Amino acid sequence: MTNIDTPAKPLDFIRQIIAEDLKSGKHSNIVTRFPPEPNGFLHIGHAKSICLNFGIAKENNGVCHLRFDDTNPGKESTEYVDAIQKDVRWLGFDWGEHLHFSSDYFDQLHEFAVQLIKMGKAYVCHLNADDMREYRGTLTEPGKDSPYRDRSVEENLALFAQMKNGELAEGTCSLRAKIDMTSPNMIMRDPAIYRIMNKDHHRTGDTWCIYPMYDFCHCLSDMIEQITHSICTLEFENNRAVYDWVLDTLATPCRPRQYEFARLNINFTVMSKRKLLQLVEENHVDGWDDPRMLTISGLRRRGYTPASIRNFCDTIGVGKRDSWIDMGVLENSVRDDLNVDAPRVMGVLNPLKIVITNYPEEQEEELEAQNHPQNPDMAPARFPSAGRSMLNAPTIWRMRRGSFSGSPRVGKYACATPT
RNA sequence: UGGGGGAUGGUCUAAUGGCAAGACAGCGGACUCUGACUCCGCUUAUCGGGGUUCGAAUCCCUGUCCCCCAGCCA
Repeated sequence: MTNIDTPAKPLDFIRQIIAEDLKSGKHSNIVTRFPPEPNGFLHIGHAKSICLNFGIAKENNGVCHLRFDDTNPGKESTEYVDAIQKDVRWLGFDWGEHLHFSSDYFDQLHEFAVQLIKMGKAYVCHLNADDMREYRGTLTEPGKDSPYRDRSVEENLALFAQMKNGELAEGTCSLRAKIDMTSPNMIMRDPAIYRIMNKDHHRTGDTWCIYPMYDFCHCLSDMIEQITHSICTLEFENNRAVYDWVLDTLATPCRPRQYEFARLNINFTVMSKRKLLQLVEENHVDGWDDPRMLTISGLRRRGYTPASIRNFCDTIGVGKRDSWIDMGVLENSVRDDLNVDAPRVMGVLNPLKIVITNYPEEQEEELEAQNHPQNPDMAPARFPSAGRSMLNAPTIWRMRRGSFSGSPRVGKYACATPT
């Protein structure tokens, strides 16, 4: 039931698009996905994406898939797969039956690649990495067609089969989409869609020695899973052209759309997986869950609650402009959440022994104080008091300097009886 | 420089041609046996220049600045 006095929170631009798609009948059910590559632990930036994707699904009675984008066996491992699942669950989200892996689709992806070759829309290119870069041109100069661009369908089919069968060495060639080497969008200059990698995959073992590239794999995985709204970060805006090209060229029955939002940045901290990995590998930190890092596991170890992280993601919003959030906003979200029901504890950080001379020498009593100003139901705090006690040193110092406002009150000082 | 995006207080986000709003930070005050919390009050913004309009953050033109793309990474 909606309270008429409290207008609903305005929808961000992605939720607006989804609301319109629902209203127009373009979609009747919403399917999103969170697609991490299992090459590291999740961090607070991923939490933003998780809250967005799972949140949207939940709000619209849809589903959100957890899909591991595992197309680069050189960097991925099951350790990360497990850690990521644990963190998403801990954050409070559930993918139900929809735990997927891009590697589940390797057969279908291979079929689509063959189909592209048969359509004359993909070719095996023997340019090495350096030459390919040379041929690609620059931001201001168009690229040149690869000398292998016009190979026959039969030749391409045979060559691609050789790639698949492990008859060609890593790096000797790649399968490329035949798009447009003069496109002003660099990504459209015949992007590689399959490369040879003689590496065991954490799930498929040594079944494959060719692996699909992101631009080819992601859109088709979305299509296979019937994703309606494929939400990613801004740096993939240029890639959307390839995303659309692949699905349009293959004329797939399902047509997901990609939307991009600004990734989360937090001042004075590192967020990139590459840098976090470096901190871990070079032992600058205690591991992925070092509380000094903004990984989900680090935040958990530091005492953050799932609700505080969800509230934080809700607070910062979703937009398209590059933004840098103050660390204080994150910290505020835990304090806010913890303040509600966290029991209070008294401690003396810099104890200074004192003797209260007009207090009976042997007397000792237990004082009681309200534990929570806004929650009187919470059990009261009890602490001992005696003639010989501990005072918090900075308190004394401040008292001497007279920086306390008003006159000192008995209860103002943190006291503790030495044992 | 070609292309793709973006510009609202110190920071983030609203306002979708009709009173520039909220959160965080900051400042002042109240309350306090947590310098916390809570409460009250305050400061601070539409990138610049033109135009359309009764009316522009919003629409048009123009300029400036910022981000992304030249991996067989994602």
